[in-house]
Amino acid sequence: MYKPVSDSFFKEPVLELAYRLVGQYIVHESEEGLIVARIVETEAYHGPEDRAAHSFGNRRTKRTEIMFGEPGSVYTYQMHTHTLMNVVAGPVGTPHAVLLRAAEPVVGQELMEERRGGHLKITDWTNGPGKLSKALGVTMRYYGHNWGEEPLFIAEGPGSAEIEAGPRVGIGNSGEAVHYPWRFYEKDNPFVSKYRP
DNA sequence: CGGGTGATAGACT
DNA sequence: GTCTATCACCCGG
Repeated sequence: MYKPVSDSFFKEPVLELAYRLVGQYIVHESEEGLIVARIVETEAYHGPEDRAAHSFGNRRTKRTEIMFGEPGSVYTYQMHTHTLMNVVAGPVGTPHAVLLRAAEPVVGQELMEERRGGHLKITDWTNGPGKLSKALGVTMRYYGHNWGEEPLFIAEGPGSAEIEAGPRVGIGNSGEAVHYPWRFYEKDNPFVSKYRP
């Protein structure tokens, strides 16, 4: 069955962690049933020097607090109707995080379709951060949870044949960081949210 | 009770 | 494929 990765998995530099997360499984043992999805797209957020991060300049509020905490913590935030999932990276005291942007359904597809309201193409279930959270049934109640513990955890997956890096999407055009290749995604995977050359 | 937080769905070309 | 109107929750005071 699916087993959580060890704590040491999260104790990598944020870019390394973002890269290694691609191809791993997100497992959610929800009340309605088991959900497993293979991550195909992530983005690294490099706390203090990254204008796109909520924690830019070490801005520390109750909301961003968790990013200063233990690697492997779950940072969720609410974006209007959508919840976005992040994995906190270390070390403690540095607000780095990895945003999970897209994944490929593996187990629990009927449940995902139901949660997404049906009538959508399968590639539209999880090919974006908000869609992914909704399909998996992840909400703010997982804020501060640990990605190494049930019922929501990262499990070792089959990996990816080929991972590419590119500039991130959906961030304001401010600062050098915009151009950094801090988005990691599986080459030619239809569940990647979009392809930007 | 006001401010902060970008992605989604669907229409259009 | 591209464009854009619309969307609600959490937090701090």
